[in-house]
Amino acid sequence: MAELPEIKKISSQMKETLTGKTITKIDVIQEKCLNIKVNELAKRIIGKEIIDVKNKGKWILINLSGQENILISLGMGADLLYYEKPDQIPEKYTINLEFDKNCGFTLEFWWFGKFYIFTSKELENEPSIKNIAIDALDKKFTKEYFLTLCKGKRTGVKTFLLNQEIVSGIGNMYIHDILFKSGVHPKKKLSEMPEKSLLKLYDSVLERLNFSINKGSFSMEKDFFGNGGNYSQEDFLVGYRKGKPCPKCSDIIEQIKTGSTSSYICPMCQSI
Amino acid sequence: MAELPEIKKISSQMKETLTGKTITKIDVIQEKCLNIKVNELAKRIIGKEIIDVKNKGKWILINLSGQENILISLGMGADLLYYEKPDQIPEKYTINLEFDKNCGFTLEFWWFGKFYIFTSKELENEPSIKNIAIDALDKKFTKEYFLTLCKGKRTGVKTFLLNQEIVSGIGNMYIHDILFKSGVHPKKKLSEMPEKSLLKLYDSVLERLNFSINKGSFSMEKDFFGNGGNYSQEDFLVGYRKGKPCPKCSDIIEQIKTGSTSSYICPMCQSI
DNA sequence: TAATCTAACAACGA
DNA sequence: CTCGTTGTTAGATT
Repeated sequence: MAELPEIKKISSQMKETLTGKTITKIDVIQEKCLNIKVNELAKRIIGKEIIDVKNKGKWILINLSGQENILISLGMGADLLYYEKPDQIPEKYTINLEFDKNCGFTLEFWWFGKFYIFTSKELENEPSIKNIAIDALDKKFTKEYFLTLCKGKRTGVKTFLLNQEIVSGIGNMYIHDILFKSGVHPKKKLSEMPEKSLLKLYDSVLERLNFSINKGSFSMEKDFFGNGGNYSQEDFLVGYRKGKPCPKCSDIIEQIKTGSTSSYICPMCQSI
Repeated sequence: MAELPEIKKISSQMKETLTGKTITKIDVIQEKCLNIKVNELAKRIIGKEIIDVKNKGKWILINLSGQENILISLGMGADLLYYEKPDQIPEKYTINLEFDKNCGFTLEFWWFGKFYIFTSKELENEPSIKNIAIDALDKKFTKEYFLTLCKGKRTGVKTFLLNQEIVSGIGNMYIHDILFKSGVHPKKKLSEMPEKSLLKLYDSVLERLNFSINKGSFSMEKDFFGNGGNYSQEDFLVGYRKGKPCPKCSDIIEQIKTGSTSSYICPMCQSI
């Protein structure tokens, strides 16, 4: 599933490509992903202009003229693809949104994708996103802010970083290397980490996410133009590398259970 | 979508919650999922009491008083949700069935769901379910029985396990890991598998399904009370993990076409 | 990327 | 070689 590097990439491509365009048509093959009836949806968005596209954690938020907003969740994987001309429209799609000048995008959900509409006022209280924290690449996610988030918390560091209401956008793919890079065990309690260690953790979050972004994000995820990134399997440091040597100390990387998720760690570099 | 772990969970929740309740009203938005006209359906079920709820393969079978039966197929994904009070009724639904005391359930289909009614006599010869085999978690699904099922079959192992007339309840979600765990390629012919390999396959079927059941079934699938289970996306071994390493040998997991469906395999562990 | 049915065709075995 | 059985594939379904 897409984490911050993938979501930031696709939402910024959408912003660049779609801003200023006017919605002329919507075609919905499967209504279950909507929050309202398709004809009401059409009435509310046709003729509206794209003002802005951004991400809210792992959600994509499209702001339209007339105080309307589209909220998209890619669920367990989805293709969100731009087309320049009608003859590029894929054969299969769940939703097709057309703009003036015949371009548009299709959205093909396979599992649990969502395409919601809310007025700007409704959006303020929408449960899906109202408690999502700022994301790890937000300017406001500073060292100082991070330290205040940590203050008084006794939970394990992995649970903490994956909690979307504390900081959003990190998932169980990039977390392994973030923890490895800062030399901390996933089950280490925040309360037992000295400030120096927390600051190193903060740096690792930004470093690992930006490393992927600079590589164009994960290779298996398609962007708005159908391309994968250049962050490949070999770019993981310890993530998914059970049995291989640690890149720092050459000890053997282990896969351990951490609650309901798995974690990949170097047992030498990440003692608890 | 719902396979045995999800179906067993929701049908047992329905049995526990609904037994003894009397149907007072039915509201059908999409008539295509019915086998008879909605007004005839209403005539036949209103006033009837829920006697029992169980699964028949992936189907849910509700036995009513007066020798009537409701047969539900969740198709390719559906929400089947209980509500305690009318103000909890979701905005969008395909069917709403109300009981005395104002509770009820709604059903919303994604693709190809069915809501059929049959008398107990009709049910005996109903093509939809009359040839469905016992399910993979049935006590009678023993090692010995499995070997007799395999005998003389020439088809590919994936086709075989997904054939609901041979053994029911397995679908295209858990199959990936069942085949991986037993080290067999989805296109491997049954006739080319030694008995030892078939026994390993049998064990993998039970192990993977019970693993999910013990975790409360798949997290993205809602149960009768709207809750997901704890079997998350990372609990898949190779399923849906294209591009990630095999948990056994670290080779890269591939997505391949197998007939009209996709399969996720480790090319090293699952040679043909 | 999730399910099932059917029709037409292909392959196999006696 | 022919026939009946079994297996495969593509298309449709809402």
